[in-house]
Amino acid sequence: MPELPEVETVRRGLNQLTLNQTITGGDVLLQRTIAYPFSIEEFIESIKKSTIKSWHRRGKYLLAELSPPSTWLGVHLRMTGQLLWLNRDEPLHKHTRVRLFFGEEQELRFVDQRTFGQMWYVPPGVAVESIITGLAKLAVDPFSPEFTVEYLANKLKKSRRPIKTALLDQSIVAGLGNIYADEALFKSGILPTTICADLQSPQIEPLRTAIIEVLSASIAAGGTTFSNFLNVKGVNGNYGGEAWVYNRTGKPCKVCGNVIQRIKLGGRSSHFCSQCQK
DNA sequence: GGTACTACCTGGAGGC
DNA sequence: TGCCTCCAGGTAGTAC
Repeated sequence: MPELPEVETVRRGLNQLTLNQTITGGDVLLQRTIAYPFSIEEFIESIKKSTIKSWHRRGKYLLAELSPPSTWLGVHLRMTGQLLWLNRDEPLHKHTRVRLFFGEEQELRFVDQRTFGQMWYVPPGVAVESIITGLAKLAVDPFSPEFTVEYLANKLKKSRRPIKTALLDQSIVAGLGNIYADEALFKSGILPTTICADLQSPQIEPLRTAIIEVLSASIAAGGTTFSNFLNVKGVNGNYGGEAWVYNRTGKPCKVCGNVIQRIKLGGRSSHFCSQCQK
């Protein structure tokens, strides 16, 4: 599942491969992948002749800054989306949803098994947040200076939700998903069921540090291999072997040997060690 | 406003 | 072997 490290890995790859490349055409194989504009013909016509100036990331959203100025291409990979930089003669995968052509030889291909991924074209003179509405609700990025202990404490102090549920809320921490929320809670020794308002002040700083550390480690390794994540060159990440608790139900804790447990919180699986996390 | 729940969707795993 | 059911999960929408 692409979370912040995977999206960041994709962004870096795209910045290496696609800058100053001009979109010469495209093909939309699944209409609902295009969230805006509502007509796929308008999407293709709008984006044609655009040049990619740079790729940015906000939470799990990828934003391509285009030329003509003030136009943007937004991409969210959701659960199974992949952006692949390929030769145009590469055989089409059955889950190919959108193709953006760059001349006669190259294309940026959006492959998405579960079809949750989306793309937006933001026309000139329109606020990006008004088209990609999810951006308006995004919290600060974990790597930004604003992600302080005080910020996190303020966000959590009044909530009666379990901390795991809160960490998945993109209006509290942008970019965190199920995998890294479990890992960060393990590293900070906090049970996922702990009610946010019941967290003690000394627990907030280790939690903030753990969030940054697990995300940084995964980015450094090129993203996780827990799922079918591939970078833009189609290469799998390297982080999978280092998971402390995620997807290790029934296996011994790497620290104390206690059995890793799995429960459901907010409809999502949570993995934890009841010995190491209190 | 805060929280919980559901739908969206496909393919793999497991049970029979 | 084939069919069926369950599960995975990010986000938006809805209900309370």
